Amino acid sequence: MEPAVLDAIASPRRREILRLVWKKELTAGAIHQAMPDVTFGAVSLQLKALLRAGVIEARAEQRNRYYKARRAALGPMAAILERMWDDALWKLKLAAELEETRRGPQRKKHKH
Amino acid sequence: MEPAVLDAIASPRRREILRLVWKKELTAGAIHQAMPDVTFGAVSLQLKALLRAGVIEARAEQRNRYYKARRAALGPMAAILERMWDDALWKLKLAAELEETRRGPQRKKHKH
DNA sequence: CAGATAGTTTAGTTTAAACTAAAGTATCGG
DNA sequence: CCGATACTTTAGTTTAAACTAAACTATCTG
Repeated sequence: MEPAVLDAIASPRRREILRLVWKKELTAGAIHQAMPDVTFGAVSLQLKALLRAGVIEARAEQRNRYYKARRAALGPMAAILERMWDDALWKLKLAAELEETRRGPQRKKHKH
Repeated sequence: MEPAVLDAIASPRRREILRLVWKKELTAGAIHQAMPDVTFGAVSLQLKALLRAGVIEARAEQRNRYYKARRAALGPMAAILERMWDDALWKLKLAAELEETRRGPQRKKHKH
């Protein structure tokens, strides 16, 4: 496992993308449709970041670009992520986390 | 493993602190001495973040505060971190990463 | 109790990550 | 070759993380 993997999975957004392409490959457009709160450009940049880290790979076919996880590159981290996603408790927490991000991440911490 | 663990280990600085208190407990001061490029306050804030995430614990003794890793809270992540730190290649990469942070993290990415 | 030591907290600043809008590239269908 | 589709890239903005300086709390020492 490369050091860059930890950086790649540090962001909830990138973890969500990774989850989407975990077992089936998806086009950039399909990934974007699954996260309608951000622009296509933003998704594309995160895909680029994931590619740089080596945790996903891309395949061009006609006008589309298909992305899928490179589970081998994640090494033992793959099992941790899978357990996270399968765990019901995790599912709830992830949902809350994403909901919060959508509505206003600025109220997340800090009371000052 | 709690979701907060991934956030906690996302930062190289926090990973370094975690490594320092991995097998022996250290005072806040000793941890700060090991990272002379930042202020004591900055270290204290990161310790607080690690505490909130539950990955370290603190013990007060006289004027000192002793910190140590809560390896159990890290679950399978503990093994990954240990392998990282034992791996010679990782050691080199970590050194480069820290060196870069010390000298000027602003030149890390982006070419524009 | 005064001063020193050990650490935390606060308020404000700097840096970096994530994002948007818009321009750019490539491929296809007519 | 034109317009549509699918996506990437760029330039600039917003948001959040990390940091600093300084004030603060607590404990010990004479």
